[in-house]
Amino acid sequence: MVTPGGARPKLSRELIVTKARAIADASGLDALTLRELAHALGTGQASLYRHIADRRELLGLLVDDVALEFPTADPGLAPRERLLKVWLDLHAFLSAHEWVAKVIAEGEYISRNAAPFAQRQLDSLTGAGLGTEDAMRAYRTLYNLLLGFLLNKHPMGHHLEAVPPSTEDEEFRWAVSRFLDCLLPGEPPQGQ
Amino acid sequence: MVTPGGARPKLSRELIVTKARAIADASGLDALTLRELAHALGTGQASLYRHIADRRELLGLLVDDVALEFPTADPGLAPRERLLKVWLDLHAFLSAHEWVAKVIAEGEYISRNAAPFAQRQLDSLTGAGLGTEDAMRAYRTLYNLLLGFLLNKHPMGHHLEAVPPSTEDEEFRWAVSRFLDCLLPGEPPQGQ
DNA sequence: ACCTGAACACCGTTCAAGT
DNA sequence: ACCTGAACACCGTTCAAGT
Repeated sequence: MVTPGGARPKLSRELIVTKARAIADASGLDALTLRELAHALGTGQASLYRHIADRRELLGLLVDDVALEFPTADPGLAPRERLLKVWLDLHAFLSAHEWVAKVIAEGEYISRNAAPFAQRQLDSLTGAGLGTEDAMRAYRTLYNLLLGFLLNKHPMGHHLEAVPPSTEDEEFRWAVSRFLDCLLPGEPPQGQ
Repeated sequence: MVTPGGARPKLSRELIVTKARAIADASGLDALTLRELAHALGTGQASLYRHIADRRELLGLLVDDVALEFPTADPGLAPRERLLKVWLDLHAFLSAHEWVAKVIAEGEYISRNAAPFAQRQLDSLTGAGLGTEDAMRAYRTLYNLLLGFLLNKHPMGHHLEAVPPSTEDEEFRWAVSRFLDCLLPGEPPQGQ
């Protein structure tokens, strides 16, 4: 419950992260300045530094917060469909928060909260018949493929495109499908 | 020939781009400020604006300049090997200029000079048996895959890696190889 | 002891004054 | 007419002064 006119809730890391996410989602990464953030929280810029080390750390906290909402796979699906769905879900989710990919690209963050997601995908991949090393490589490939699609809004040479306009979403689905087709042993695609 | 003590060569777009690339290559994108650039050119900041519209345009010019050096394929190779080699070459080239991927990721640039490269890759892909639409999708996939590998230095969940340390180079080779294997019709990999 | 307004050292960009 | 030092409006970060 927000106290309307009286005392503000005490400033905290959580409060900062929540407000910062709201600003980034609404207005983009560039609009997320420490001045704007402090103002939106009704405090001074210097006060933020009692809870975060610097902007870099704040961005890391934001990514970590978003990572909590990464999709989980439907265990009822077959391996290939389960993998496909989860990566399409993640693509859709991160497309709705485009600042996340930018933060990952510009910094060197290690998101603790993304580890369970990674582990689940590795399990899916080994469960589909891959060795541990191939599973790791496949995971990194899928992740880097996703990052590339999220960041590259104007693929170079785009002005060559005479082809029917397919959405980024369709293109990502095509790419992941093709990759899974060749990656997973046995189990041919059999039209769908 | 640089005139040592006397008159400087007249400022030009070319001179600005050359010096800017040198700074970015040597010290990274953050070090490429208009102040530093002007200083390195022995002129004032305001003078730069007589040749470029703003920093954004400068970065676009830089990418365009780099694109002139994108690799060309060896026509003597078979389609699959030709494609593999050219994308590994491009990966190696852009790894040596890491600021390029960052510029592409943060801006929305359309590099005119990258168009011939794109066209050659499309030709290789159709030459390998793909339809025009699939060739376009394959090109975008390869390009986005490359961008993801260049930008993502710490793939999320990296602290899971118990697997033998493979270099980014090897991982990219693995990813492209696998993708080409499933993409190109006929012509099985047949061990190598 | 805890908080924070005001300052500091940057940045990209503009403008008015110099030649 | 062309060039550019100095200023402007920002930014992240720090510090000294307030409670």
